[in-house]
Amino acid sequence: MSSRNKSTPVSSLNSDPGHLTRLKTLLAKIRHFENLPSDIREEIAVAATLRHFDAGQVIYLEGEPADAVYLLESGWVKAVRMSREGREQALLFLRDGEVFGDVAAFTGTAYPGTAIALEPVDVWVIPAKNLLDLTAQHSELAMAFIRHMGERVLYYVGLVEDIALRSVEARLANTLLRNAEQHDGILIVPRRSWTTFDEMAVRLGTVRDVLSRALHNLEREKLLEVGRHEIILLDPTGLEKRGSL
Amino acid sequence: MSSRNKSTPVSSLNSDPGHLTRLKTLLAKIRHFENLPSDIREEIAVAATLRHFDAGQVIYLEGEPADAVYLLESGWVKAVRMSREGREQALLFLRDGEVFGDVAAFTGTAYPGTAIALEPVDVWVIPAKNLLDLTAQHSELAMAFIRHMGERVLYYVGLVEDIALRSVEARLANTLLRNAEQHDGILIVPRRSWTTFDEMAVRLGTVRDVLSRALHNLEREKLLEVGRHEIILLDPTGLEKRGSL
DNA sequence: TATTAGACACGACAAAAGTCGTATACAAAA
DNA sequence: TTTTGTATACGACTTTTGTCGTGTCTAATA
Repeated sequence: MSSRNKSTPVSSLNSDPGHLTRLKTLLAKIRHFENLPSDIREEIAVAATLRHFDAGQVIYLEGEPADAVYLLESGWVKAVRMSREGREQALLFLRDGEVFGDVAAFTGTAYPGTAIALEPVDVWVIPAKNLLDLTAQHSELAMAFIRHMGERVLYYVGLVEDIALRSVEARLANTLLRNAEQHDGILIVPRRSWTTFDEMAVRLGTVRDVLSRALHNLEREKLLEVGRHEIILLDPTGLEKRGSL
Repeated sequence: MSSRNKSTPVSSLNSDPGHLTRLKTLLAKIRHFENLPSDIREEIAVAATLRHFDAGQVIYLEGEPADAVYLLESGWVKAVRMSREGREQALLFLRDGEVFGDVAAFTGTAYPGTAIALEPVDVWVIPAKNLLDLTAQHSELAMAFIRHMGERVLYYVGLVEDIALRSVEARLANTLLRNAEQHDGILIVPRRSWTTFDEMAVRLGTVRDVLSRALHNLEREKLLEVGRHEIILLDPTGLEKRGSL
């Protein structure tokens, strides 16, 4: 599935006025970067290039030198780590308005995981060199990245706790609750085309069979209902209880 | 064991000249902070207070608002996360020259884990407010923290991979190799007074019994030898093989 | 020297997670 | 409509991890 064909450079004409305003608009929607002064946003914008990736394409590979930082404009991306035996562990699921690739760029190392587009995706690519310079110059930008990376650390601490201390069932219950949306008063987790059991298993750090069992256990106990296009959370309170086991 | 008695404020006379040079010397030894200009180091130093903790004392608790950042001058500290059932997962083991508590201070949240002194410890305490101000003012300091937090993220990614994808035996082999020291041409992992099987188990995210089994398996296969005061790695190459299983 | 608390060994067992083979259902493509 | 590939179901089984009870050793202390 995951191929590494060349992505389509949609817009590399950095001076194009539409390009600039489009990226500045995106920056205004990104957590920690919303309040950057206009001139800094502009400097970022001129360094950035828009690229498109299709579903399944690799944006960057684990181990590659991190020479770019990515701003996700639309679509979902996952970052995964693979073991030698081929098992996958999801590190992050990213949606529009999220930044990735920054950590390795700032530490000057290789990307710690592989980034794969889960669906057609538009990303802005900023060369690491440019971003490092800008960050060293503008303390607002530096503080934004400090906060951003701080949140990443907190997220990973949570992930460690989840994997180390909780059962698959508990992790599943938590993940479902976190991704639920209100629809007509009931909680629903929408299933996108790429939300297969395999992907969900990777997300929880397990394999399909185990995930399937856990899901059907919860279904048997009337805590939820698995549909083809969504998972209906029948008993959020009950699920929350399971989440801490 | 872990009590929360008041720590001894050893030196709070910030203008004491010995105080200043002592902390500036420490800063010069801390990764990412070695090359800070003298005036910045001085500004940090005047805000800092030296404190002492005895073995087992809690430096801060998970969930407490993060209003200070710590620089570890001597001794070992661990940061752990506890589940409701009382199981512990180690997040970090920290030694002299390491910084901790910074992430939560910068994100303005609560500490994600509990910090406990494993032996008598001297730490410099910097109020979060002061450090935040200094970081916003001095881009060198900001970049230092960006790099520091970046390394933390990379560390946690590794920890996630370890816990999710590797067996206890593999994690054990890796941890031993990472903590080994050369003595007379042989690799030895020294056992400090607090390096009990229980602590080692927490470090690997498991329980004593399981750790004990793994250790004796490796011993039976002549890969290592468990002594009272050290673990001798007889076959580093063999251990490395185990480390990826 | 006698006592005691903590660290560790060991075997039996239980539970969770992972593996495998095979069967079925469905959707997209031919 | 038929074909084909992918997603999922399901039961049997293995391995790994976690739990429990009991017993031994040792170092510190009385």
